[in-house]
Amino acid sequence: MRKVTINDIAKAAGVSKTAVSFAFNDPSQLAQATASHIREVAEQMGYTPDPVARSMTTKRTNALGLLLPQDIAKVMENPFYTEFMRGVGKVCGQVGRTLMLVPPLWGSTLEAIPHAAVDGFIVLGLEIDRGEVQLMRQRRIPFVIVDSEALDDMPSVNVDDYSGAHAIMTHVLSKGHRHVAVIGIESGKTGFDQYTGTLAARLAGYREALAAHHLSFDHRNVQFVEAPSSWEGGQMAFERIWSRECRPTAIVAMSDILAIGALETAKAQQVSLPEELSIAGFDDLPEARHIRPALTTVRQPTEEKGRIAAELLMASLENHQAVAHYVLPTEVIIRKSVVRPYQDRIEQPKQTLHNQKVKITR
Amino acid sequence: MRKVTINDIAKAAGVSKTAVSFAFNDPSQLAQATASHIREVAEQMGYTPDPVARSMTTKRTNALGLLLPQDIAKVMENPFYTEFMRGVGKVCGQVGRTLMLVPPLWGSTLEAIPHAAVDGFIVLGLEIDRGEVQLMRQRRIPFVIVDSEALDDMPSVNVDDYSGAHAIMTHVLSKGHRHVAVIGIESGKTGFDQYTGTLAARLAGYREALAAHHLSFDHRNVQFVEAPSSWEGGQMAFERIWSRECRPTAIVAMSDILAIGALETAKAQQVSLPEELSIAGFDDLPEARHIRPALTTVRQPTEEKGRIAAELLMASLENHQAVAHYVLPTEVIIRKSVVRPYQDRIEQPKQTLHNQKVKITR
DNA sequence: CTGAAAGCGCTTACAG
DNA sequence: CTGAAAGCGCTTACAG
Repeated sequence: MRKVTINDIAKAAGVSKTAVSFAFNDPSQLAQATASHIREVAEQMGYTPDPVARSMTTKRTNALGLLLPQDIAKVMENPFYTEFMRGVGKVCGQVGRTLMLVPPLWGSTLEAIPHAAVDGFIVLGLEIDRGEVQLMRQRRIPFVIVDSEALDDMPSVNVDDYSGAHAIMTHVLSKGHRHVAVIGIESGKTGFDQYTGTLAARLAGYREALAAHHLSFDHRNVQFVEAPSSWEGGQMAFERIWSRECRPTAIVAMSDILAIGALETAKAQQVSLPEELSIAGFDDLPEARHIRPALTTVRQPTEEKGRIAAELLMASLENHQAVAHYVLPTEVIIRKSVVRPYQDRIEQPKQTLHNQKVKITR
Repeated sequence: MRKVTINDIAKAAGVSKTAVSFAFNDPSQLAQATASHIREVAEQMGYTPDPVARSMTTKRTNALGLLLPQDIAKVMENPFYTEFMRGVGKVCGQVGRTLMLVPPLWGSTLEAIPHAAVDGFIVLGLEIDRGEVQLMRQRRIPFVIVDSEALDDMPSVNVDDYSGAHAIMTHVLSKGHRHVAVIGIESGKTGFDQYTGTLAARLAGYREALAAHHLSFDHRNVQFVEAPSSWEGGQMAFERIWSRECRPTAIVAMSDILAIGALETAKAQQVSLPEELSIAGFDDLPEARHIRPALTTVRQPTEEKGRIAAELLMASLENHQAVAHYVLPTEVIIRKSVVRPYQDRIEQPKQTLHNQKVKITR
């Protein structure tokens, strides 16, 4: 019992394949009676056009691809991605498209791209200097770049990482911290001096803010450790930081998930937070509000980022012009995890706070 | 400048299409020199086999479909789904498949199925008595049913919902509660007496536990309200419950996300938890531990469920026999959100606790 | 309003 | 080891 095809229906209904095709795709081309007769026969025989055969001729799959920097399992652990996907999903629903999650295939993003049958890609958080972009161009598959440095001729959405990073580091320093550790997101590259895109922008923000207080990553009071952007990464990073002789009074993490991993590990080790150690993040995940102490961090409009990325992709699917670049704003969110360092408190109990232009929430 | 196809490469390399195809899919069929020559030419011209054309002949898309009961945006909001997807994603990574998220198309799951080019579906939380199953069978597309009543001849994975529900309700009642509200998950059906599958099993568990204390859904002390399984659903349900004249001392929600919505709304309205109102959930989402008071709930192995579902689907893709049915265990997790009712406490301060066989965690 | 035919870009027996 | 040819199941000018 083989699958029923358009030929079977054509025969059974006593019409041509063309007519059957029209009955499904453009009934107005047919007499009412013909169309409904065909649909009846199809219904009865359980026929429905084969999606891949259809894609073959129409050159469209009806699927949007989300090109991921990591395995699906890892991605789904990270609230940043799920929030991003909410935005993408919203658009998918509106335009009636399906979302294909495309992780590296056998460890290679480059492999994954040509194997995925999608109309276009949202490229998320990839270091795009390698062959991916070239490959997608050659294959003529539309894409939009998110959280990476895009060339002028490709649509992109980014966030004002520099300002966000600058502002949060400034906030930390203004509290009086002079021993700080930065947890960087591990990139594929050799070291943090090789950062590009988002990571480079955040790092530059931190660096400038430090410089304003005569500090730098070369300074012995400033520590930099790298870790994969995950809860476990935060844990590892904290442990590395805390095992050093000279412990910092504040940790600034490049992502909330890192900050949260570090914070919870610190708590589990009886470090009293935030008195003994201040921690700041980046992203403002939903959990940042719920954790105790509530996390002081930088908000970026993650869901909106997803929404805009999907809209940009749809736009480039529909007409092949008009390349837009979005840079979305960030905002420091002050909660409870960053306070004046303990030492400082005792010595200078009356020192007035610097006046920061930041929004205060609970 | 059209897309480069296998023909272009064949010509450029001076070989047949067959040879080009082999160079990519089975180089052992070719002389080494031929194969590498072809690959070089392909590389140079930026050729890579078209995935949909390939699917056309191989009858395989390399994508697993996840058939969703709601929009992607809604699904990604619900930690239950993301946890499930972690399990699925793990398997996808191992077998080198892609994951296609397939929400209802224009509101219809039935529409969505034939439009998705996937090798098979994981059908999640659908009321499967409608045409979906029939449709997938006709189209000969493999599937596995999760969280629904499956027929004997289709692979399925479920959880022991009945026991979990029975145990948590028994726990609540054993604390002395006699005024309880149940928040049900809104199904498409008319009322909760129409529940099937997971929902029916949970309801039956609650019902039996109530019966053991001479209570039932007809009893005026037992209230049942339905809401969509989301934070907002929990909020709505709480408001409805709390606006009644006779307020319950405990709420038992059919999912954690409902419980959390209700709990946070109650807190926002200055209801003092858990003294004034006990709340229990179902699922044991990660956030259940973090919320205050920490949520007493039923744990189900959600990620494992996803993993098993994906493995079952892979199995049925690889050989078309062997239908397995999994029923995974549940477990009551006692935290802080269910306590003896206030009233009761004052009147009978010394009453001993019932001895429950349950695991206690923080 | 309807149908015969070409074509989408591959893979895969089959023959040599 | 290599190639000519059929076929996968549709859609879409084109002709009538």
